[in-house]
Amino acid sequence: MSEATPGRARSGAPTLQDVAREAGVSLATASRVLNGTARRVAPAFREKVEAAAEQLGYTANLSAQATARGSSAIVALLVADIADPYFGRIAAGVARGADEAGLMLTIAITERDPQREAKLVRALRGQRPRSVILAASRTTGRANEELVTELGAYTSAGGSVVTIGPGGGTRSVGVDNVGGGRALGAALAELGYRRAIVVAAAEGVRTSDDRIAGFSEGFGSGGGTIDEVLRAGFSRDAGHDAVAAVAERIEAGTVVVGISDVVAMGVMAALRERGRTPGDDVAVAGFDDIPTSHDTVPGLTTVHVPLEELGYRALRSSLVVDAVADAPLTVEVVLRGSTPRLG
Amino acid sequence: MSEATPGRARSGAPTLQDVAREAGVSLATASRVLNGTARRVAPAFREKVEAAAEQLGYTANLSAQATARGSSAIVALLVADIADPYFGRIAAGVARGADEAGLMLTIAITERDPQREAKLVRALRGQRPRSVILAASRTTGRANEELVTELGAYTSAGGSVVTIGPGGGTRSVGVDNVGGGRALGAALAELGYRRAIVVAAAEGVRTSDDRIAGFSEGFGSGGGTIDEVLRAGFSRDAGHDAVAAVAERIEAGTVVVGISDVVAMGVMAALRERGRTPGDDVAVAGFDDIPTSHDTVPGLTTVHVPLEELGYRALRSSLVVDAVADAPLTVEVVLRGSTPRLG
DNA sequence: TTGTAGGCGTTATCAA
DNA sequence: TTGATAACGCCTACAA
Repeated sequence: MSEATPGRARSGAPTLQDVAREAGVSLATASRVLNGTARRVAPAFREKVEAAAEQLGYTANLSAQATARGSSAIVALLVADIADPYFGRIAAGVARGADEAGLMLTIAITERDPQREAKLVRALRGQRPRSVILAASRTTGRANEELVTELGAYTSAGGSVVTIGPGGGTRSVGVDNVGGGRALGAALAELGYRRAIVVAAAEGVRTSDDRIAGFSEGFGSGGGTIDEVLRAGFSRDAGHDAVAAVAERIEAGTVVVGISDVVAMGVMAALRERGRTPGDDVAVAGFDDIPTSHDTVPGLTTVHVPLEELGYRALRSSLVVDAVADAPLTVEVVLRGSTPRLG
Repeated sequence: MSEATPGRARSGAPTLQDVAREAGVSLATASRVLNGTARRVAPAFREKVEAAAEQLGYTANLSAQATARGSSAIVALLVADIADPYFGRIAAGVARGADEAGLMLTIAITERDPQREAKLVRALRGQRPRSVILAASRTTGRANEELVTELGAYTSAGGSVVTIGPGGGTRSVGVDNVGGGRALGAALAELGYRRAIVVAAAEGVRTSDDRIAGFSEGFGSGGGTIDEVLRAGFSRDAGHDAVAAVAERIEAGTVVVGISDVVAMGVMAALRERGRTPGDDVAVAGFDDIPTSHDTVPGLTTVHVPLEELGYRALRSSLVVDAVADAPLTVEVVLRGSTPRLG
């Protein structure tokens, strides 16, 4: 009556012990055939162990494995908003890379809150992930010292950090935002545009700043000038609200440039609500080339950014020891109906 | 010379031992103040421990914690494609719920491959997550027995599974696809439409089947008939390609219903390429109400599905023991420009 | 080739 | 209230 429960009514998943017992071998042998690197197990034993594992539905306890090995098979990804197609596609690339490398992916959402960002990195650290990938747009300046501290603690404990976009101090993979902005500016100037309104994120957000800087340069040397830089954010609603206020006084022949396609979508919606017709009496351009930009009517002129590839590269880069600084991914302008040739 | 390395040049993150030593207390005490539930530690000791932890940048090793406690603070999410806004929004809801509950979220991508699905559940099991949430559209029938086996092994080991959508055997949260389809059908019939072409997924995919069944019922009792059901899939390209082949012979006054908004976007693109104008000489409707449907021109008539809420509820439901079967979330028809009143 | 045993970082039981 | 100490599930010298 006081015997241990036989079989595995014991609750919880079967352990390596269970498998070993079932197969009639030692723990070590079972470990070797199931999870070990050593090939040195007699076929007969090997088979018995495999059969037992199969029959019990055994799966190695990764937590136990991690504590024993001293390293986990996890990578962590931090994104601002997983519902945003921008981050969704990056995440897809990261996930693909993780899968290829046989790693689990844990994900955390910052909701664009720098406070949360630091907190989440700390929480993530608890998993002792092989690497963490930061895809939440960080600010320069500011008191993101907490973040830096957490990151420092993590890296000095052997962790590897890769930032997507301009990485303040960490390894990073990024796209050539300045170059993309410049190319977009040049292309629009070439189409005949001379005046632009930019709907951007707050000053200090590198991605935004770089795109503006590039655009300003390219547009300027083509003879155009930026009338105004509206400070909004990266969301559809931010773009919408920023433009709603000024829609009426936008002159024909002006191009409104969203800092991202998502923003540009909001811009177009706001313009339409005010009776303007994008691609007709006002031009609109974006940045990123999310799928929607292709399907919308008129098509949105934008700068194609290989987001999935970006995520994939970040993951790969995070797994290698020597920081071979990849060249930033090149981007290219995609002209569509939202910016018809002028005149 | 043979002493243990002093301080913490030891590599790796600081351990609870390090903290305890630094604070001059026992391991047990340090554990109690940092991770334990027990309030019973003298303030003086408590402070010393907290200071030491802070100074060392200590974070509990979740793996070790999990093996010791016998349970992890992880939930796993399985989605078909994280770049798809449909799954992205669900994931956002799940992530929010996980965050609220203080759980880490690990995510895996099935790429719509049933084979992978089973394999991934098995891999996920290794984490011994508190619960796993399935958002990859499962097929009925078919040899998804492997999946069922894995799921069985997981649940019988104490795990909890929640399926989003029709859950074959598992607990599930879902939307009323039949009701939504019915309402959409009725609304279109009321607008004067009498003929419809449905672009759906393969037969056997419950979400698709339910939506079609509901639509057929609602549209039929309004006097309409379904001319044809095209078998495509859930992607934009599937919708595009399916319709591209038949675009020319679609008569005016016909409404093309995509099984999801993403599909409907592809449908509209294909129609345009063939010289048709959605919302003018052909009507289009979708299902889900993703943000794009609102911003596109003409707006896409669709059935609003609260995806984020769905993910959130799935997470919550997965954490509670007694299966209080929530009523399926109600959905509602949103009429937009893509289906103008006929005649 | 196989098994024994000690260790990984925590938790939790039980004395003190 | 505090501190040894035995688990937890697994890996890996080391010995057999």
